[in-house]
Amino acid sequence: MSSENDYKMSSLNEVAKKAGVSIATVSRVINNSPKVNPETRLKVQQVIKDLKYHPNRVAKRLRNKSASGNLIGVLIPDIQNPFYVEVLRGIEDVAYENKYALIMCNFSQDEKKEQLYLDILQSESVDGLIAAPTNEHDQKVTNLVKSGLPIVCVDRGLADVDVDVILVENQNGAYSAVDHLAKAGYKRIAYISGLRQLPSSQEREAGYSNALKANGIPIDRTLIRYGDSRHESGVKLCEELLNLPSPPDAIFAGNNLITLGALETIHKKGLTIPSQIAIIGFDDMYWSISLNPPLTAVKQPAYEIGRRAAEQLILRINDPARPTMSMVMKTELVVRSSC
Amino acid sequence: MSSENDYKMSSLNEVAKKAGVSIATVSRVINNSPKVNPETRLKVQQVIKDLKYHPNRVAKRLRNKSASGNLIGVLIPDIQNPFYVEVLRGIEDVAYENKYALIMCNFSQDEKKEQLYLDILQSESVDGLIAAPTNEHDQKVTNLVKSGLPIVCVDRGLADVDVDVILVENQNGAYSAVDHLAKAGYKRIAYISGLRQLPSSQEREAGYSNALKANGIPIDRTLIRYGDSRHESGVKLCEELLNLPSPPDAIFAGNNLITLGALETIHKKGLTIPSQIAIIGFDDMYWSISLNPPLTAVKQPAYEIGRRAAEQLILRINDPARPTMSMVMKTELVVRSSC
DNA sequence: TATTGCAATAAAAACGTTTACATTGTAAAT
DNA sequence: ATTTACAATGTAAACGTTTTTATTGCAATA
Repeated sequence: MSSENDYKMSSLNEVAKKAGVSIATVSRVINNSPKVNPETRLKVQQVIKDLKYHPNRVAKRLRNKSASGNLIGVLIPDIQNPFYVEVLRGIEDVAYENKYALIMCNFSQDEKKEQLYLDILQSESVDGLIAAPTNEHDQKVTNLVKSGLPIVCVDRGLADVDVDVILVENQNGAYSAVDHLAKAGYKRIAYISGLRQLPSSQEREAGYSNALKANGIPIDRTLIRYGDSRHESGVKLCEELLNLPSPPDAIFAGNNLITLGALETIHKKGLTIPSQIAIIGFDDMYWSISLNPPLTAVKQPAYEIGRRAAEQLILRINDPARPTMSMVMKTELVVRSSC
Repeated sequence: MSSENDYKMSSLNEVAKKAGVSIATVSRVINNSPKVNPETRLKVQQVIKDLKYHPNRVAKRLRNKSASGNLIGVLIPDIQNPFYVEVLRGIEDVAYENKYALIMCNFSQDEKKEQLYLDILQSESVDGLIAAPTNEHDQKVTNLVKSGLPIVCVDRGLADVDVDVILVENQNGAYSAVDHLAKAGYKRIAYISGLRQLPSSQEREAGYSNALKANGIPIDRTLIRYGDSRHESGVKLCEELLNLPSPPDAIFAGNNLITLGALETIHKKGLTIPSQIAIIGFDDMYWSISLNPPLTAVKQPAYEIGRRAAEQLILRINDPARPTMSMVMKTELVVRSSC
């Protein structure tokens, strides 16, 4: 009976009534307004405790139109990708430290879903948004930036508008991987790309091409395959490559999931790594060491990217006029046994 | 100039003014109330399109106190665990199909964080909640259930209250794994458990013990280790086991992350699987086949669990009085090469 | 013709906040 | 003794909805 009521939300009004003051005063106490008698403050605080009062965030947001609603939106392309999970963890830690809640939307590379979620986020009056746009000209996110909503882009930037963005050195990262393969003596190095329209895919391809050139290896376009950044795509494209009349002797995989897909195909074919085929993945996972064989990979500081993005977003929410910033994080080649 | 305005949210009021009707009428049009003149309806709908009006979900929730706010909360213990990521995907798909948005909270097995997030979810007036409580007597979630908020528990139930719950056959799953090891001739089979207070950990231990008994293997309690369900814990406890005077010849790992941790340790020690030590994991991953060696594992239908949970939650939101239900999903032993 | 009934719409209250503005009471200054 | 100033508090409007209740006009009935 009493325990039932424990969780019935009490409002400012009830607190005010019980404390014998007006709701304005209670509000002032809650928001630490200086203009309130210390004695009154104490009394009100006691009642707040007694009633287990928690402010209603919905009412707060409605009133304050995205000021101090303490809610940020996150729009990620694929929650199955461990990279984004790590990014999410970084975001979440910072959000928690700053008492922000997260509303997470996973649009699975589906533009219709992306649009729906952006509408929802907007109509939820989020204070800000961390997003990985589908491409550089993503109109949906671009419009949102133009509307003045604080936004930080991760992993993928926006071309038509000034916006904070946290990126990684995709080109350098890819270069170091492919260069490593070339220096190890591999001649027919394939590249399995994610979605071709993504800036990151293009940059990685550039790094790949440059490394080949620098090592005097001619570029064979049959060895470049474009997929959709997902596991299945890695499985299929790797299969295509291995069935080629003259198959590659090494593979550079464009992301996490592609790498896992490619590995699956290689194992199904019974090939041994790296003697029959070498592989390097873009994006490391903490369990890469437990793969067969331990995977050589380009490591992105995913968790750190998430943290930085969230920190920057909070800065921007608090000061919308501050100059925009673009941050490029370094990658690192982690050499294990797959090449 | 004009593009700036494209995304300025327009309200019911503006639509009403432009259409020359009252806001009540506009609201009726939006909610498909039958009591509105077809002619008026058409006119209003046109204005809605022109103004790109989107209803404000915050106002809606404030007014309707968790009716049709179309927002559900998800409280998960560890987003790094691929199992929960899969569950989340299932939830998300169903939510999307039903036009619900998700507010996702990851409490990282931290009870303080759990409490904070529950408070937030409540004060966000979510329509319902999908949660994996920290233990059977989780007061925080229990209270919330008592308060009448629609809740579905996944992976872990609640003892003191009647609540919908989606579980897996932990005991049978564990039994099948350990029985498989025993039948293969292994004698010293260790169990690395997750958090001991979790019902799932206990059930899996029971399955482990029963399988040993059934195969005439005495239970050696030094071979049972309790950790915290995380990767590091798998690394450390596996190390302890391998350093034992008479180490195990097989390991049954209590979850995903523990398995990966254990694999890491085994590889670091340079032991070969399964000749020197066998391992079976609880919980399969789609890339388990790419591990070294391809992992034998007990597969939980994680995605399906998420789907069922979300479906059940929506049913309950729409009919809070319906009888509660408890659903137990089957597991499946996927035999590969690690034992 | 005066009443009734009904369809279509408008008006207004409510949800729980924040805040600009108005009202008190009291002490200092004239 | 009256004004002034200021601190403390209260009042009320606003945020954008939904919904209950009230109003209108018009056709059908007595």
